[in-house]
Amino acid sequence: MERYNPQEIEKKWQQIWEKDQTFRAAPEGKDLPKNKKTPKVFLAEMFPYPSGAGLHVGHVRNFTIVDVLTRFYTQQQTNVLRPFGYDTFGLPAENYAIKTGISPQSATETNIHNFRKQLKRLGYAIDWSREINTSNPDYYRWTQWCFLQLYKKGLAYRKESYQWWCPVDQTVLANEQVENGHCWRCGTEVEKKKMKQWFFKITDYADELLADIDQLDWPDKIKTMQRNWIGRSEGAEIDFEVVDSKDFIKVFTTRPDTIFGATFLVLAPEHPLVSKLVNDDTKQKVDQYRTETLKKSEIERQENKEKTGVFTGSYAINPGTGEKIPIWVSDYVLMGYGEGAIMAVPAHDERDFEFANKFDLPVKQVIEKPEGSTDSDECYHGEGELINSGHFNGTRTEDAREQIVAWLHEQGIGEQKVTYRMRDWLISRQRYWGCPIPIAYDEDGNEYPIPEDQLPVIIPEVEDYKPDNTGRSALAKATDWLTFEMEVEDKKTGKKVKKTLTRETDTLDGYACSSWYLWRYVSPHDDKSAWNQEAISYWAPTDIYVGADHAVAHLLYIRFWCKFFADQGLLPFREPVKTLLYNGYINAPDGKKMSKSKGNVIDPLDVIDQGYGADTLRTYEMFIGPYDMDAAWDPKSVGGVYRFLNRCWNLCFGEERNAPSRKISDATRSVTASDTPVTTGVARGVSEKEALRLRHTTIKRVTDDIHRHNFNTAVSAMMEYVNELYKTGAEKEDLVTLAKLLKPFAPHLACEMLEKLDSDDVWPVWDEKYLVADTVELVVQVNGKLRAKITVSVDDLEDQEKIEKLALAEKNVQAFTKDGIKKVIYVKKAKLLNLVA
RNA sequence: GCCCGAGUGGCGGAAUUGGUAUACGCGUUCGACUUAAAAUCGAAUGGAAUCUUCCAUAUGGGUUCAAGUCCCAUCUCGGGCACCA
Repeated sequence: MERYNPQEIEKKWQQIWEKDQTFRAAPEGKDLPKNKKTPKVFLAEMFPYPSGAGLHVGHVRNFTIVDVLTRFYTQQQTNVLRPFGYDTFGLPAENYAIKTGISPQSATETNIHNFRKQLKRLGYAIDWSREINTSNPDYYRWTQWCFLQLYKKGLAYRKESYQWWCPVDQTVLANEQVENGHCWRCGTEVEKKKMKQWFFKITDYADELLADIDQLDWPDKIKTMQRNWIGRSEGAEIDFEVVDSKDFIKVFTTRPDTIFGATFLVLAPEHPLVSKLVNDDTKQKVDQYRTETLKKSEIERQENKEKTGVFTGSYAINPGTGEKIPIWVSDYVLMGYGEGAIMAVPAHDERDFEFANKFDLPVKQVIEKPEGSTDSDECYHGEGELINSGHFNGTRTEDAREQIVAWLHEQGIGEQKVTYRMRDWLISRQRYWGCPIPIAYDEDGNEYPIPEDQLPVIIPEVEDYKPDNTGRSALAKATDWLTFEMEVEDKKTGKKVKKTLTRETDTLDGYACSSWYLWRYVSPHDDKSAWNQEAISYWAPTDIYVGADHAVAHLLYIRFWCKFFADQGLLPFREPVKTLLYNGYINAPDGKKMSKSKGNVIDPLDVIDQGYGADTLRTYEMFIGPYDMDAAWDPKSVGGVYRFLNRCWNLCFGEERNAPSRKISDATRSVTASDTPVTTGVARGVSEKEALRLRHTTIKRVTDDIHRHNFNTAVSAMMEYVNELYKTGAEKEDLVTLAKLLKPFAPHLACEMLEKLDSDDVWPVWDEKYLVADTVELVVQVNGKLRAKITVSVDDLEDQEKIEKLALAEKNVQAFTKDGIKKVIYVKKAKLLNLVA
């Protein structure tokens, strides 16, 4: 008998798939073979950054989930689109270029080549005719086009502001890319730097992005994170008049009901009015405070939570009480949120209370603390009845919120307001290896978008990839590229004139490139549009999207672009991803994160080359545990999965004279020793009905498990099937069924089996009538405790009286029901009888 | 601090709506084959007691005929947010 040799059969089938282009999707459902049904499924993994290190086991888990589903739906005769691409812009390639002088273009090409080779060795059912690469000019041409659409609608704009700056990577970062005050890439502590930067106005869609979360079939974890990130607060905007001035200070508060308790105002250090509020006595101190705060890193601000601040010397009028209250400056108020100014109500807000304590400012209770509240006496932040609040005394705080805003509104100094924690998306990057922003400037700094027919703005080759010392990327060194002549409309005269312009040297955040790639997949070679309308309405939105990262950033941006392009009439849907699967990480055997420095990295290609093969690797990673949980690599368990596949092989390829087939004679058949393959132990024979039941139960279990994404238990079910077949012997139909069920997980082995069995791969369907056994084991409990198991025929399940009689005939049941039976509970569905004694 | 998850054998983990806890795999032990080992095949494997019972799903309560599953409290671990007014 031939032995299971993964090396040989995997190579064989990979060559066949390559030659036949097996996994090409039928374009827009056209040219579909007649036997193919019409439904489509569009699946994708989050495309990888092709690093020089090649695939790691985490990729394999992610891609195999998509592959199992791809093959499963394909076998179910669905028209499936499963493309692949590479997210190739980014710092690693650029840093590598700075170090070695090898261009990012060429390093990327090498890495993609390597990735593609490795992906093919894993036997993935990828439609290779749709491979995309974000740094290919044919692709980024359309990224630039997307930018221009946003620009035309005023959703891409430039503004000067303080931004997170990573001093090591020499670039600004989006809020989403700063983790605990550190750069998400290199871990360096970030700084604030004032710069003129490009933004996308994602905040225009804040409301819809929040509201539509409810309808997403996404993990709750991600949905909650997105809700928190958007951070909607309802409240009011209130104007406070500055004493002896015509200025008003706008504040945002979620608690307008506490306005009578506002005993001072606090402005953020960056607030534009601060310089007008100071006087000769306070100016120096305030200026000093402002400079110090700006220098302070975010880490320092977090570590030192003790309140700091200075008095401006000015006062405002509390519109509730009419009293004069002091205006302070403190860094606990953030310029980027609300109005950058607050009314401080120390009696009912812990932060304000702390500040008031430190600087000896008045504290005024305006809510009566209800009895039994565990809050401190001095600072109660719950609901209650208003006191010291003029004619609002006695009103419940919940009601007062609206009433007080209405009252302020009548006076023209207050209104309802919704504020979001989310800020606009900062997209400028001072880097070379990114998508150039298609904008140029004249000598006065006026912006000119590059016309769409002149795209792409190609990334020029340079000698030296280091950013220059002015904070500009290496693009600034490509002088031939940097300045050019273009016919533009003169801003004053409106006439067409030729002008010498300077290109923008910032490139787009890589997340911009990945915000639309799912739509490029539907028509990757279209040179007339970013995506073809007919193709997009057939394939998109993406039905199942699988990844393990980017809970807010990428998954929020892609939703934003989807809504924007839907508004432009370019997409016929408003959410890009129907179902999101968020898979867990694979850790080293010691449970720690795999990392090169710890030397605990498992290389998937090593696992294949050790002799296990791709099928074992794939099946193991599906068997390792629930797909959405982190898991630790266990080399011993890999061996267990290999043994399982070996047993599948042996069932099918056992020598002819020893083939594991049962004699089909009558209801109960036995297999004689000479019929039994050496490798499969002693077959003990089984009735035809039991054999059918086993087969159909397994089909149901595996099918349901894949639908529920319980890949680990799907593999278990197949293992049980094989174990059973080893005992009972297998008919050809069992082997065909096994091979079909196995194909999504171990496609090479399954194809080899199907070829030998001369079968197609159409996904099997179970028949309910075969799921029922002749006899079932019925559980007899007394007071909920298992006391006996009786075997009864299925027909008898209908006859409760008979069942009770049978149960009471059991010695053990009698022993526990000596004092009589008070109540009988019979659950037919659970095959359970509970006697209450 | 606030908001989510999760705690089941020696280990990874099963248990679809409350209904036989511990499927499947690893490990361990025994047996078969073998001169021997590996591989393979078969059997056993929660703990105690010993022939049929008791105790076990982080801990303590509760609801129920029946709880890993539902409710309350506590502990531990993981994740997210973190001066967002």
